[in-house]
Order: sequence, then C-alpha cells, then structure tokens
Amino acid sequence: MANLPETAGPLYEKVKDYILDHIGSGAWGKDQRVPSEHELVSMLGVSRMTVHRALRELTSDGHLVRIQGVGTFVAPPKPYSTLIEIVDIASEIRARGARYRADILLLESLQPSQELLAAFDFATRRPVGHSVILHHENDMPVMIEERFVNSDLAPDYDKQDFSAVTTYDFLQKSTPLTEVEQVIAAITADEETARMLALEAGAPCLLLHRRTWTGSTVATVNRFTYSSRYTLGSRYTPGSIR
Amino acid sequence: MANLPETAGPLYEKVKDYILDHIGSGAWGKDQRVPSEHELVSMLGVSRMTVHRALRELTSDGHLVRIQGVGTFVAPPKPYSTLIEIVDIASEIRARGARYRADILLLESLQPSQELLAAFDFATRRPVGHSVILHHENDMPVMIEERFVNSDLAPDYDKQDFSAVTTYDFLQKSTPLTEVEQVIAAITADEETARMLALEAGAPCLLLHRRTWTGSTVATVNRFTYSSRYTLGSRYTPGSIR
DNA sequence: TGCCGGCACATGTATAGACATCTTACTCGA
DNA sequence: TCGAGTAAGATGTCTATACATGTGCCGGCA
Repeated sequence: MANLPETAGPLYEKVKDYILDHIGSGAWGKDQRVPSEHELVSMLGVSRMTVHRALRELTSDGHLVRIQGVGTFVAPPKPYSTLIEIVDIASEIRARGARYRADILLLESLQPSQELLAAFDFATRRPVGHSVILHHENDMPVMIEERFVNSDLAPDYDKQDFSAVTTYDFLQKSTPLTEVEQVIAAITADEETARMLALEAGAPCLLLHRRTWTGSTVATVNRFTYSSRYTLGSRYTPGSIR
Repeated sequence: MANLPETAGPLYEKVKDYILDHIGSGAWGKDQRVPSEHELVSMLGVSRMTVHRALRELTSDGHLVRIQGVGTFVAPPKPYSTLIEIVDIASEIRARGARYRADILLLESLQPSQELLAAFDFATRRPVGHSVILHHENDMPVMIEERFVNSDLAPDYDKQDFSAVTTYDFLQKSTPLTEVEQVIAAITADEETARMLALEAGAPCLLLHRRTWTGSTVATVNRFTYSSRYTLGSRYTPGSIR
C-alpha cells in the first residue's frame, strides 16, 4: 500500500497532496490518466468517498478533468485567470480631473492583422468593422485602441454606432455584455506605436487584449497600448469582511 | 416539511437553491443566521451529508460563512470593486494545474530603495522588514516579490510571520485587510531582474506596485515583476452573480 | 466571587454500502 | 458483416452512522 504524507490535517488533503505530487512528477504516464477511484482506494487504504472528495476538489481547482464513465485525467494547462476590471480609459482620465479627447484615425472595413487573427480565432469570422482611435489626456497621447466587430453580430450595425468613442459606450449600444476575457502583457513599442504615443522606439508599453462576448458572439477585439508614463490605478476596499 | 424545488438535478443543488432563495428574500432574520445542519435535515428530509455538501459549496462560493461550533451565517455583502483583484500568484499558478515554488532570497531589515521611498511615501516611516521572494512555475522563474513592513504596524512581528510565502497568507496573519491600492506599469528589465527571471536585459516586464492598509497603517509594499512570456488574464461573467 | 469542568450543540471528517448514470467493449444473433 | 443487447467499469449521488473538533453556557466548588 502506498504511503500518504504524514502531515497533520484531514485525510482528503493528504490524498490531494499525494495526487498532486504524482501529477508533478509525471508518474502517471503520457496519457495523463489518473488511477480510478477504486484503484486509489486499494492503493491508499481510505474510503471511496474520501478519494472522491479529493478528486472533486482537485477538479474544481483545475488540476484534473473527470469524465463520467471514462476516467480521470490530468488537466491541460490553462491561461491565468486573475480578474482585471474592464478598462474604461475615458472615465479613468476624467476621474483624474484631466481633459480627455479621442481622435478616430481610421474607420472602415478592414482585415485585422495576421497576428490578431491567430491570437483571437477570427479566422472563420469576417470582421465587418475596424477602427483605430487615439486617446489623449491633456492633449498628450495616452492609448491606441483598435476595435473589430464580427460579422455575426447584429446586422443592423452602422458607422454611427461603430464610432462610439469609448469601448464601454460601444458595448452598451450592442447586446448585453455577458463575458469578457482580458490579457495584459508588456511589450516594447514598435516604430509606429512609438510615433503615435510620442515615445522612443523600444520603450516599454502595456498591451491589453480583450475579447467580449455578447450573447454567444465574439463582438470586439481591443488592443490598448499604455505609455509607461501612465499607469492603471486600482483601489479595493473590502470593508465588512469578518 | 418544506418543499424543495422540483427542478431536475442532484439533491444538493436543490438544497443550494432553496438556501439561496431564502438568503435572497431575507427570510432568516437580521442576524443572518442560517438554520443548523440538523434543522435543515428535519426541514428538508434529506441526509445530513447532503445538507453539509450544499452548505460547504455555498461557503466556498462566498454566499455563507461557517464557524465550527457556532453556526452558519449569510456572508456580508461585498463591495463592488472597480479594481484589479489582489494578485495571489500562488493560487494563480496552482489553479492552472502547475507546480508552484517560492524561494526566499533575502529576509532582513533593510531600507527600501530611494525610488520606492519616493513612490510610496515611506520617507517618514521606517520599515522594519524587507523580504525578496522569487516565485516559480514548474521551476521557471515567474515573479520577483519585494515586501516591506512598516514600523508602525503591530510590534509583535517576528521573522516567522514575515517569511509567509504568499502575500495573501502574510496579510491574513496581520490585522484585517481594509484597503489596497495597486498600480500596474510596463518597464524594461534591468540586469539583475533579467538574470533572476531568465530574460535578456532590456526585455519588457510588468511591474505591479501595491500598497495595503491594515487598519490605518501602511503595511506592505510589494513589487511584482512578470516576464513578458507570462500574462495576467481575466474573465468576467456578470451572469453568474446572483 | 471567580474559575473551571462538563454538557449541549454546532460544524468537520471518515466510513460502508447502495444505487444512478455514462461510456466502452464485447458477444451473439440476424 | 453489421447491429442490438449486455456486461464491465468508471464517475456521480445519497444515506446512515460514527467519531472528531470547536464554542458557549451553566452550575458547582474553592
């Protein structure tokens, strides 16, 4: 019989640790199959409910995938999931008491770049609109926003709607917001980005990719670029947590 | 005997719905006490394990608070936060099913750099502790964390507390968390940062400054550095909020 | 008066057993 | 050869029971 860790605490936690250790060491083969509940019961000498609870919690933690009638498998790696609030740059800037302005540089039907096509699964969806907007704070450029709209969105879209300056306004005009996925990263500014944001080429920038689903449809892809001179602030006040 | 919803699905889901409905209607009084497991068993005619599972899942969802030996209570409402969620890198990495490790590189009383002093108003507060922690995902360096503790914090701080590996654990050990302010920016890695994170010097990195107030005191300053190979993603689903 | 032991009651964990549901693979018959 | 039926085995749920652990109260004793 295999040995569980001798640390203190509930049995199911020891079973979880035992399984995590074996996931990490790759001991369960390249098909990533975890022993069945019955096998684990025999191996570890605990009841099936205890094994089941350990497996269930590891599943909800994202370590495992379970398929009824088939078995338990090590879960494939997933993207990060920390919440970052939807960025509304106009509100941000106004809240600082500064003057805000947005210039629409480009507004037409265009194909997004190959890079964005690959990154955001637009290959099978023809975008109907593309806008590039430059946002200013006190007449200093702050952010470039690129926005795409999918062809399977409501067909009554016109350029009037599409030119809504802030993404938040834009989303309000479309179907109700249901889901947002954002990815934030650091990049170095290429020549055009540097020119538009009044930076030197190679300066560090923030990049914010966003996908928004309204209903079941991908509606927009936004690319934000923040100059390193500007920051996104946040303030969190839990208040009444016991 | 009270009636459970007649919808399909597992019993414990019906029990969860039953409890959520009563939370929503405020039926359980202003002290927000939920009936005990034993009472729910009598009321609903299901086994205690089923009631227990429903209560446990509602607790981990944040709807309830349970105190062993005391009882179960409706969780106080949480504030609507416009901000970046507190980053708990260890939970992040574990949620991806990856292996997490943290190495404490330095743990002693030091002055923060002049840059941090200026940025975070430490000039008038002498820090009592300083730690540098390197976080790994699957043995690849992911983040450098620097943590300072202020001298006007509770004086009974010792190195044991201070070496708590994750910031979340650290904050749990101190006074209750009341307010957090975060700033995110893009930087280029200096030589030492690049070496520690296995990057080339000058590579773009994310920088995350955080100030935390516990009570009325500044408690910590954390500097996070994410390699550009890693990203912070976010997924926001308003539909799931009851 | 004050303290402390014990009891009642709350949640937390663990087990054994039963049945339900789902998938896969195999067998047997048309 | 194909297809329906079935058996095996996997996870999912539910119950009854027992014991562990933590909290608060109350009553008796010093």
